This record gives sequence, structure tokens and C-alpha cells, in this order.
Amino acid sequence: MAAKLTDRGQKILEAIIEEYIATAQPVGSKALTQNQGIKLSPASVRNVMAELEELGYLVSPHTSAGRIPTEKGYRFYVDTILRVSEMDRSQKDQIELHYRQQGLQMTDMLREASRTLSSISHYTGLVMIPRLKATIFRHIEFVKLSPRLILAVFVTQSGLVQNKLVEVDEDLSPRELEKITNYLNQTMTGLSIQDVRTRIITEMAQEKALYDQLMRRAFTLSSAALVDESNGDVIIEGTSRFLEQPEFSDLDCMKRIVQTFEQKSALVELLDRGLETKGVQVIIGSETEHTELSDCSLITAAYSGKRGTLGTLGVIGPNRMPYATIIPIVDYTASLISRLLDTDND
Amino acid sequence: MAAKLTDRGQKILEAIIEEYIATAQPVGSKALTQNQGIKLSPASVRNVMAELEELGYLVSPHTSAGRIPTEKGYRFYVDTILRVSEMDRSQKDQIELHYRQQGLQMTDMLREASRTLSSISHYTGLVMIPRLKATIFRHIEFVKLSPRLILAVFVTQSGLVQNKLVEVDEDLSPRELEKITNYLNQTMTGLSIQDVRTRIITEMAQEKALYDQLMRRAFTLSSAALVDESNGDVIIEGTSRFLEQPEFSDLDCMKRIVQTFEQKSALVELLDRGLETKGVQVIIGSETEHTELSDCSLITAAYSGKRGTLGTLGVIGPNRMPYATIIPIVDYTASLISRLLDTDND
DNA sequence: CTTTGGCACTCAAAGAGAAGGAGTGCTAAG
DNA sequence: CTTAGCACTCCTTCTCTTTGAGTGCCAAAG
Repeated sequence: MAAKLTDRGQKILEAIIEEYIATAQPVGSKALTQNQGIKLSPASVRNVMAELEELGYLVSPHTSAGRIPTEKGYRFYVDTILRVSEMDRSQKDQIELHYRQQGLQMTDMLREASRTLSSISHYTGLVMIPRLKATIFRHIEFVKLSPRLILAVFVTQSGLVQNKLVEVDEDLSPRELEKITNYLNQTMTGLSIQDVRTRIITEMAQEKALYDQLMRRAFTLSSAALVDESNGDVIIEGTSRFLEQPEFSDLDCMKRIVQTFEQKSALVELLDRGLETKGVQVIIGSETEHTELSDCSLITAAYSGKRGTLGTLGVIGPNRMPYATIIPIVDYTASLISRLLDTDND
Repeated sequence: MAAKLTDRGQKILEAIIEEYIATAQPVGSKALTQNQGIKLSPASVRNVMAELEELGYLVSPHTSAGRIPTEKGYRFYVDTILRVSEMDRSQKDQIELHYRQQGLQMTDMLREASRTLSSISHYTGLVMIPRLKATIFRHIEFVKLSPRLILAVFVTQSGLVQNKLVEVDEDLSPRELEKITNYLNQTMTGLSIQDVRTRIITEMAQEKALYDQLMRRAFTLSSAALVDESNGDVIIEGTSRFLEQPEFSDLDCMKRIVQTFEQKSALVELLDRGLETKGVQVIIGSETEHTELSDCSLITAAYSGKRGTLGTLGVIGPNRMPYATIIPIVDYTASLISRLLDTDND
């Protein structure tokens, strides 16, 4: 019971998980001895399986069925058994093919990324749109729509374009607006939005601003324009892939998952977790801490622009996912997107 | 057989359809005599039902089941039987409640419209984003991202903001860009994009442009910026509502529908049909001319801004939809959106 | 001529066994 | 430690039956 997992135990656990991933059927002892390079009799395999069950890596749905992996089983598989192979050139090419089109804006590119993740992995693709405050200021422009209404258009270093309507108290002349624009573009370029906002706040408190009307207006306007009220957004592509998975054939369970997708907030939260981590992260089942997603797993990786992490992307599917093939796909996509964001628009 | 539908026939058809809409179960003669104010014996009702079946308004799934409406039945119901009631104040208020938030950009408002349509109708909401070329030019702004890359930001009369990256052959100085911007904003405001583009083309052909370098650049740049390469886009909210409908409990059928939604093109095509029509339009089943949607119906209406139709919005669900309640909802939402677009941003 | 009660008929849906079979745990022998 | 043998479990599948809702038609009543 207290015994650690033997070498043989790992081999068999691996074989069971891979078989189950492939077939979605409980794996029996006999099937194992036939399919894999396991040189043991069914009876021996059964002994090991009983051990594995006792350790919590497997369960059997009922007495006369085979075993299926538990979350703990998947976790162990992903953490210690799985060796992720490098992708070969042709696979990489296949992915890159989707990003050939030039002149895409950032959002379009991220949408394409989500679509590609889905179509190559055969699961559902997720891409988080960068949080505004994490991005680098590049350019701001104000368009006066009416005396009291101004459209702020705002471009980040990585090419993300954001629009925002700002209502103002006082009518600003075109000349004033232009001055404000110039000032902001000259002083703020290269700072992160976070920094821009703190700078605005400190400068507003300083004397200079107190006496210079224009300055005050500039700061009021830009601080309103740069408020990031979004709680994050995710591009989801390939929801229909979920309908292909036998584990979600229960309509009710399916409905709850699709609803969770539509609300997005749970996915935002899950993708957020990957922001700090380097490399690929795997979240399995109840680790999501959302009951509706307790049978789903995520494979995510962070992507970055010139300066630091921008967001995360990944794939979501059932626990029973071919991690071995999808992890490299997610990994490569993240680095590819990072590369594209680096070289684009400069 | 050749006989037209009698008054009594209509009454009974109406009762059957409404019963079927409510229960999703084939309707039998007995149920009818009990539920509705029909003062006939089951046997008489059966006679009428047989007639209705012969005329093609009903079918029975098998001998010992009740009858369900055919598409022809729904069509007749919608066209001639159904009398749509006005909505009362409280219902209108309930809808309007969702649009209270101020300072929404057009796209956000349309998304909210789609969400509201879905949540109030309990089906799936659709809102088509206006085609660029149908909209009225209000303002254009160019942001130079790099020597060869310019971001064109483009605002329409109704408040739609569009960004586009344009690659240029020659480096344009900020001063030149400013002049171009001013020129375009002065001459083009108030024209439709369609008109703007034809005007650009004719002016480019004229002598003035041939000799004025700046003009030529202005036209090249703006014509590139105003190309509308999008094939239309639709905001879909509440896909999960489909999973609640018993008629789509077949996973395979469900999957095909969700896939069709994801591709959007079919929906764009269907919403496009409503652009010319005034008032609410109903498309039933195979009238969609998409096999995957042959069990779906759409209820759509066009919405408009200051000048003419901008797009359409509506609801999609199974053929068996409560048309009587949804038609007013769609109708009112379309007029509400039109009103909001009219008063907004001016 | 229309309406209605009666009645035989049909057929899907639901339930009850019964058979089949995959897989297990245990034991004892190699 | 490994493995063959064997009894046991229990899900799955199939068939058969029952049930009941609903029909069509006919003949009698209004």
C-alpha cells in the first residue's frame, strides 16, 4: 500500500492510459498483454492493476469492466511518465501554414491561432486576449465624434488596437486635442499601460498640472481612455469538437459545459493561471475548481511580445486527451505567436 | 382534396400547432378536445385531422401517434393564422433594461442585443454586424506604426469603429498624413462608403490627381483602407439553448448545427436575406436551403441607423418555436436598436 | 349531411427475463 | 514471482411480451 510505484507499475500505467486515450473504453488485462510490448501474463498484469488501483491511479467502473485512469493517474502520467517528443519539421510547417497571410491585425491573428489549435489538435482552441494593462503603450489618437464624445484609439506595441468612447465635461478644440495627442505620444511611448497610468496620476498631483489647464485635460482624458474595465476575453474556437467526445454524450453535462464556455469567465480564470508559468501547463479535471469543468482538462502555454508575457493560449478537452501530441502543438503555437508578435509591426 | 381550408380546419390546425409548440409531443385527437375550447368529439377532430394531413399541413410519425405540423403547416400558421399581439409596457421595459448602460460602442451594443434576444426568447440570438460599404463615412484617422505600415482607423456615422492595417510603398511624413486625413474628413463626411470609393476612383482618374503627388497618395491610401474584404460577421449568443431542445437530442445532428454556427457563413447568408424586407421575416426549415439547418427556423428583422438599413438581427431555434411571443420580441429589439443608433453619438 | 360512440387494429415505448461475455479476484501449482 | 484455472460478478444485448395511446372506419344518432 505505502509502496512507491515500481518501474513495472509505471510501464503498465502508461500502457493503460494510452490505451484508454485511444479507445475511450475501460482497459482490461487481456487487451494490455496483446497490444503492447508487455511480456507478462494477464494474471500478472491484474496483480499490478490491483496495486495501481489501491494507490489511486486507476478505478474500475464496475467489477466486470476494465480500469480507467483517475485524475491522479493522469497527473502522474503527465508529470513523470510522459516524455514529450520534439515535433518534426513537417508538423511545424503544417502549423505555420495557417499564419502565412500577411497584414493581419493582432486580434485576427489570435483568432486564427485559436482556430488552428482546434483544427490541429481536434479539440477546442482557446486564446486569451492580452490584458490591456500588461501591454506597452505605442500610440494614442483621439477622434472627436461630438462636442462631448471622444473616441480614443489606442495601439499597443504588439499591435493590439483598442477603441474606447470617452465622455468629457468640456468641449475640447481640435487644436487642443492635437496637442494632447502629441504630448502623450511623445512622453508615454514605450511605457506599459500600468506605468502610464501611475505616471498620469503622479503628474496630475504635481504643481505643473494644477496650473496648466491643457495638461489637466490631457490627463483626465487619457486616464479615462486607458481604464481597463475588461475582465479579460477569450477566443474560443471549435466548441463543436466537444460534441465528438463520447464522455460528453450526456446532453445535460454537455449543456453545462457549453454554457460555461459562453460565459467565458471560468476560462479566463483558468488561462490566467498560466500567465506566470513558463512552458506548458496542464490542468486536469477538478484542478480547474469548476464543477462544470470537472471532466475537462486544459493544456496551456503563455505567449509573449517584445516585453514580457502577453497572454496564454491552449486547448481544452476531456481528461482523456492525447497529451503527448497536444503538448508540443500548444508549446510550438505559443512560441510561434510570440515570434510573430515580435517581428510584426516594427 | 382540392378543398380549401375551412374555418374549423384553421382553428384545429392552430390548436394542434400551439399544443405541439408547448409540449414537443405529437398531438392526438383526445388531447385537443380536452385542452382547448374545441367543442367537438375526438372522432370529429380525427376527421378534420385526416383532412389536414391530406392537405399536407400535418404528418403522423407513425400510425399510433398523434400528428405533428409539417413545414407547410408552420408556414400557413405563421402567414395566415397567427395574429401577433402588441407587447405590453412591462415586456418592453424588460428588454430595454438591458440597454441602460451608457457609453457602449456599437459592437458592444450589438453583442448585448444578441445576448438579450437569446435570454428573453430562450433561443439563440443572432445579430449581423453592418457591412462596411452600407455605412456612412464619418471620420478617418491614420496612425503610422512604422515607415511602411499605417493603421487606418475608421468611424462610421452609426458609431462602428473599424481598424485596418495598410502597407504602403512610400514613406509618408506625419505632415503629409495629417493633410491627407484632413482632406478626407472634409470631403467625404456624410457619404456612404460605397460613394466614397467611387468618388476616389473617379477623382484619381482626373488630371488634378495625376499631377498632385499628395492627392495620389491620399487616394491610394484611403482606397486601401476602405476595402471591405469581410464577408459579413454575425454575433451568436446562446448556442447552448439548442442543447435544451428535445428535437436536437441526436448528438450527430446537434454537432452539425453547432459546426454550421461556428462557420457563420450560412447564418450570414440567411440574415442577408432580411436586409431588403421590412418588418419581421420568418424562415422555416428547408427554406433555409441548408441541409444542416433543415430543422431550424429563423425569425429576423432589419435594423437601421440614420440613413437606411444597417443589418439584421433575430433568433434561431427549432421549427417548433413560439412564434407568437418571439416575433414581437425580435420586432421590438430591431426598432429599439435602430432608435439607439439614431440618437447615439451625435 | 354532420357528428359521435364503438371497435378492431397498429405500432412505439417500456419492462422482464435470459443469454452472452468481458473482466475480476483468488488459489494453487510451476 | 509468475501463471493457469476457475468461480463469480454484472454490464450489455437480445428477444418477447405487455401496455397504451391513437387511429381509421362503420353504423347509428342528431
